[in-house]
Amino acid sequence: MSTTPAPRARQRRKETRPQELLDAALELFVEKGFAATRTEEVAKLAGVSKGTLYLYYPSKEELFKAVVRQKLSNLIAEGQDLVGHFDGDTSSLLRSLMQIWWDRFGATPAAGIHKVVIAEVRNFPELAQFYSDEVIVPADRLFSSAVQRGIDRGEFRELPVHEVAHALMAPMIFMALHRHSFGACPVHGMALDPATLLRTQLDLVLRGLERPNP
Amino acid sequence: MSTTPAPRARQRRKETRPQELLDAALELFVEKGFAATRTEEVAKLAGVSKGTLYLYYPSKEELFKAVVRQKLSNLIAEGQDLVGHFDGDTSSLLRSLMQIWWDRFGATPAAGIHKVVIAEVRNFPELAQFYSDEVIVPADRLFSSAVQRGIDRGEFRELPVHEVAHALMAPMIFMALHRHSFGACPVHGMALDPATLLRTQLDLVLRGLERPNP
DNA sequence: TACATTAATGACCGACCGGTCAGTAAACAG
DNA sequence: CTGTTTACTGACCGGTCGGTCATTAATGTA
Repeated sequence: MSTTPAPRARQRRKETRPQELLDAALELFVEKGFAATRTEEVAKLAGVSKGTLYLYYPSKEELFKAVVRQKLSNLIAEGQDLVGHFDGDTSSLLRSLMQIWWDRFGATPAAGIHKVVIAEVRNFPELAQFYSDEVIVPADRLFSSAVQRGIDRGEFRELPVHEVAHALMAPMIFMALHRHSFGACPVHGMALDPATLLRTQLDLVLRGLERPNP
Repeated sequence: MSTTPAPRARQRRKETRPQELLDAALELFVEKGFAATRTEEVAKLAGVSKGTLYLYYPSKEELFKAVVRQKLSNLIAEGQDLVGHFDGDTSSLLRSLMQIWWDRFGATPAAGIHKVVIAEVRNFPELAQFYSDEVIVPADRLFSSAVQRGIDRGEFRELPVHEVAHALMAPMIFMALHRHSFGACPVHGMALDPATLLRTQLDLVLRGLERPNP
């Protein structure tokens, strides 16, 4: 599976441990969820013992937060940059944004984090505020600002901005959620094709956004 | 909270137990998830002891399946009826379908079940096939058949049917998921208004579906 | 009232897991 | 080579939970 050069003996590698633990944690959290992931399993996947994990992260919950910060928060900031500097019509901006978002987030394990949070935030209330501040609010701001740009420039009809942003994103996120749940099970249900959905979704919504008469 | 007439002593009520257990189970599964819900808590909420629960349902997993069957499967059959007998243009059909779906499913605890399944199906593989057969496939068939009707009657453009159905439903389901996760936490994030989202969503997608020239 | 049937109970069992800490050994200094 | 530091280990603790079963009591029958 992994490309470990198979060093057998006990090793001291203080610098690389945190990243290895983060990668292992992401994989297992996405697969099993937060509560169902055992810390010992994360440690094992990272090639250390359970005690070592607690040397680098004070608790399971802080480990999870560290995963969110590293894998999600950075990404959103990049997107906000794109919106700020883009020049061209807003339909193109939204097409770029959606495509980038899918490639860098939807199609990666990072999207699985959202599944975990939705599922378990009620059992771990401290995570709610953290994730809202760190991910949900910034992401909503990102897509809403792009839609607002289209309205301000007279390209789009005047519609409720947040709701349009939601209508744009939700089908893609929802598909990502399913890929991380049913998608990983041997169930013969119709799996949607991401490329087709993205195209259809942009086709539908962008046409719906256009002003009536040119 | 509940309207229990407070009968104190131990009671024998064989007929009413199953429904009371199902209602209690729904509430707790949606709040806490499948794995995190303790069977003793379900029993307590239903006003019986843990042993009694196991008298009526052989395992936690079977209890969950019973909840799904009672709260979801029936609903979908009704919707399929509506599509079969509707007469009028397909835009109106989709508006009715979406409104009914929201009132009877999205706005009720039943929608929370989907959150639970998405989150935990990988840990309980047996549930995957069950839920796919019982809910996902029938629901997809329901909405896809409505979209197909619009295309067949020349009201809609020819677009990939499943993807359009997905684009229609996903924003509503996704909002429902959030209402059952963050919506229950005291987080000051922007909560979308269901009525506004439903209107915007129909406005956007139905316009996107229209044929180009009238 | 005496007895049989069965709905309901809750103490108990075995397995599991987050977090701890006394001990081990790898690196390094002198 | 000796002593010191510290990254690392894993047995252990306290607490949790799904499921069981011997016991209890409500109801039916005569």
